[in-house]
Amino acid sequence: MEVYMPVLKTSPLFAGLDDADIRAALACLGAKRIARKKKQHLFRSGDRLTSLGVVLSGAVQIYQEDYYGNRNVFGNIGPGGLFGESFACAAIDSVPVSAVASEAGEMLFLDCRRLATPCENACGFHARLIRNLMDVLARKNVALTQRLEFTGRRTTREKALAYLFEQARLAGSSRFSIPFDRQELADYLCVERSGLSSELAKLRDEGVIQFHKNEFELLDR
Amino acid sequence: MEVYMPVLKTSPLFAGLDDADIRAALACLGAKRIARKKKQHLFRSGDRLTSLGVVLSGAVQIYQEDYYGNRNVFGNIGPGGLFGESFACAAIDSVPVSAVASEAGEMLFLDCRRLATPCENACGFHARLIRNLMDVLARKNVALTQRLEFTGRRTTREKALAYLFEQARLAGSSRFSIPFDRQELADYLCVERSGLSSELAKLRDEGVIQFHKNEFELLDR
DNA sequence: ATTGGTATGTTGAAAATTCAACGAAACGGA
DNA sequence: TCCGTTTCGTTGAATTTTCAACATACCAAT
Repeated sequence: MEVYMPVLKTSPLFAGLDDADIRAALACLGAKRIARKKKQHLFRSGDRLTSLGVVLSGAVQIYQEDYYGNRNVFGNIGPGGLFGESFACAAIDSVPVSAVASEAGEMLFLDCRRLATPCENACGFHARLIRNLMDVLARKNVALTQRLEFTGRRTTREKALAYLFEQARLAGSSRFSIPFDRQELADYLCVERSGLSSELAKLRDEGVIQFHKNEFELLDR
Repeated sequence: MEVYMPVLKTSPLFAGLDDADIRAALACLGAKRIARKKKQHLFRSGDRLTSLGVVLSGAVQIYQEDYYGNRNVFGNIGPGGLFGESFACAAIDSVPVSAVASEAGEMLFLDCRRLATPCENACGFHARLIRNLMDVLARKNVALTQRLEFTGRRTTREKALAYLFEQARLAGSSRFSIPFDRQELADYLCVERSGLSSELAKLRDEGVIQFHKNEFELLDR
C-alpha cells in the first residue's frame, strides 16, 4: 500500500491529511484494495454500493447502457480520483450506472457508512474527510450540470461547439486535447458518432476548428 | 423568522438539529431573509455565489437559457429545499444557471464559507450541517445522473417514457402527478414542447398511458 | 513490410426533431 | 358572463439525426 501513498496524497478525498492520518483513515474505513484488468468491471448497474472507490492506478470509466446498446458515459477517472461516491453517500439501493476499468490498474474501496459514524478510535480526521467529500460532491455536481448544458443543446453542432469552447476555457488555450476518443465523445454528448464526425469535419472545412485525433484547436475567425 | 421554524425543521440541511441549534446556526451562517414575487430572480447566470439558498415559502426554479431562448430546467424547489448549494460549496466564480421565484415567497441565504471554517462560538452542530449538506449534494448528484439518463435517450418517446416510468416508481403507483407543465417537462427532457405533446398523444392513442394535465397513469400492457 | 484490429471519416436513405403557425381548452379576473 | 392570457394539442414543411454500410487511416505485433 505504501507505494500508493503519493497518489493518495493527491486525492481530493485526503486533502489536508498527513501520511499518518491517511494510513489511519484507510484502516478506519475498512479499505479494500483490488486489481482489475482492462475492461473488467468494478460494479454493475443494479448493484448495491456502500463503498466509494478511489483509483490508485489505471483508469475507471462510469457509464450507462440502454436496451439498444447506446452508451452514456459519465466520466473517466484517473489516479487519485473518486467514483461511486454519490451513490454510496446517498445510500441508493441500486446504482444506475456501471464502472469498468478503462485501463488496467488497482482501486481502493472505502466504506462510506463508517464515514458517517464517528469511529470508536476517535479519528480526528473524520470531519475533514466528510468536508473533503462534500467538496468532491459539489464539484461533480457542477460537472454534471455542465454536461447537461452541452447535451441539452438541440443540434450536434451546438453540442460539440459548447463542449469544445468549454475545454478551451478550462485549458486556458485555444489548443487543447480532450480525454475522449470519438465514440466516447459522442456518448458523452449523447449523439451519433458518425454524425459527430461529419459535424466536426464541417466545422473544420468552415475554418472554425482544427483537429487531429483528440488534439483540437479553435481558430480565431 | 419563528413562523418558518416548522419549515426549517423539515429541511434536510437541518436534520438532527433542535430548535435552539437551528436558531444558532442561522445567526452563525449570517442568514439573510428575502422576499420575491413571482418571476423575480434570486440570482442570474454569471453571478458569483457564496451563499446557498433555502426556500421558506413559495418555490424556486433553477434554469439555463441559451442564445436562442431554449430553456434548460434544472429543478423546482419547494419549501425546505436547497438551491445553489453546489455552486456555493464548489466556490465557482460564475454560476452557470439562474434562479427565479416560480411562486412568490420568501427565501433564506446562508453563507457557505462560514460553514467551512469552524466558528468562534464553537458551534457543535457545524459538523452535522456539513454532514447534512453532503447528503443533499449526494442526492442531487443522483438526481442529475438520472436526468442525464432521460435526456441521453435518443428519441422524444423514449425520453418521455423513461421519465414517466421513473415517476411511477417514485410514486409507488401507476397513477401519479408530475411537478411540471408541458413546457417545463419539455425543457427538462431537452425536447420540443410540441413534439412532446404529440408523442404523449401517440402514447395515449396506443393505450400505453392516460393523462389529463399533469396527472398521468401508466396502463398495463 | 504485412497483417489484423481499431478508430475515424463519409455517404445516402429513413426516421425523428424542430420550427412556425394556428386552434381549442382552461383559467382567472373584471 | 365576458375577456384576455396562458397552456395544450395539432399539423406540415424544413432541418437534423440516426442508421447501416463501407472506405480510409492508424497502430501494434509478428
